[in-house]
Amino acid sequence: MGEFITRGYDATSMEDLSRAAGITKSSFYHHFAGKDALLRAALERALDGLFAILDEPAATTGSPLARLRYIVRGQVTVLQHDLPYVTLLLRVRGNTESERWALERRRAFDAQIASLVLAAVEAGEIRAGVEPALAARLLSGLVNSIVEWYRPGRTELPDDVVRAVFDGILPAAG
Amino acid sequence: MGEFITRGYDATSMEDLSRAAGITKSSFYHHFAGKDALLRAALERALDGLFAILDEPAATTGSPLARLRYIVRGQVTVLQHDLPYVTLLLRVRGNTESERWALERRRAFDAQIASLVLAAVEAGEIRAGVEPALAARLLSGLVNSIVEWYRPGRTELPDDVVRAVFDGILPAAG
DNA sequence: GTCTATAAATCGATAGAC
DNA sequence: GTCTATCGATTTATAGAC
Repeated sequence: MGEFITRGYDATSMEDLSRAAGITKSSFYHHFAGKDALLRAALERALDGLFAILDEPAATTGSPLARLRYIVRGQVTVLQHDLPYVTLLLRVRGNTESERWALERRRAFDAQIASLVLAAVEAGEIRAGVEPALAARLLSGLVNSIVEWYRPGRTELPDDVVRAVFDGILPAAG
Repeated sequence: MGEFITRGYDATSMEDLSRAAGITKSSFYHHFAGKDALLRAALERALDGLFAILDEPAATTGSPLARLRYIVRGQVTVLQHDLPYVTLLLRVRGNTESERWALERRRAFDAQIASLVLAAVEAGEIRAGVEPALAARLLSGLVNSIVEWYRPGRTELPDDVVRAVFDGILPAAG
């Protein structure tokens, strides 16, 4: 799994994976159906974690802004907890059926965020400094980019990210 | 080139590239030294474009905040102009010597941004709502994430991004 | 459950005719 | 410059002994 992250899915061979597991390639095939099955399981785990946030009570009740803050915070938490799986999800290009399935579900998740951003703007809770659809994309991009550098132990990260998103990454002093 | 973007570098074969060019694989090798040479040239182009921003007068004179705003704006402009090259750069994992070279130069670029963020905070020009090093990472992540969805034609994007970064992606209303 | 051996396909790259 | 043909290595995956 960690092999997929460091080298990339396509550049990682079953030989690489089995060696990392300390067994031969044949033995490795005894435990896992194949390369795509491994990928599929990892993508499912990441997507299940993300969609679970949307079903929580705090994500379905209250003002659009409060729900949005809760979801962003939860998104960072899932990213922390399932880092390798979410990382893999965010790097999928759509080369196989499993990858295309994951891309579609990811798009559905992002669309829910985008519609919530729009609702918060229309409710007058946040300012529309930039187009709501653009704001939603930049928001998702900022959150997702965390997988590129996060290492376990930074417990205050979710709150910091929420602050950066809603108060400004680099707000003017004064 | 576009093949590397849609399928990923590792999942794209020389056969794929030559077919896209309308010639056989052998003929393709007559024009290009090999797969790594293609990657290397693309990465160089992306990095040259990014580092060129740092050498411009507006990026080396004036207050840290003004320089930072100029660089962020320029970064988005380079990303728009050299989209496939920058996209490739941001997806490199470090599997070959060329990739490791590119990763190192990218880190040097990000480090310059980070030190400028720190200078702006210490000069009292921006607030330190979050740790400056974290703010710099989120800033780079937000900007880089644009390659995931940008399509030509959105000329006002650099200004919008600067606004989102310095005024807040989703600032509170009022 | 682990191994050796190997199949069948594909990979990056080259030889050499035209 | 383009082609057919092919090399040698590597790929995913399987067969079958222990």
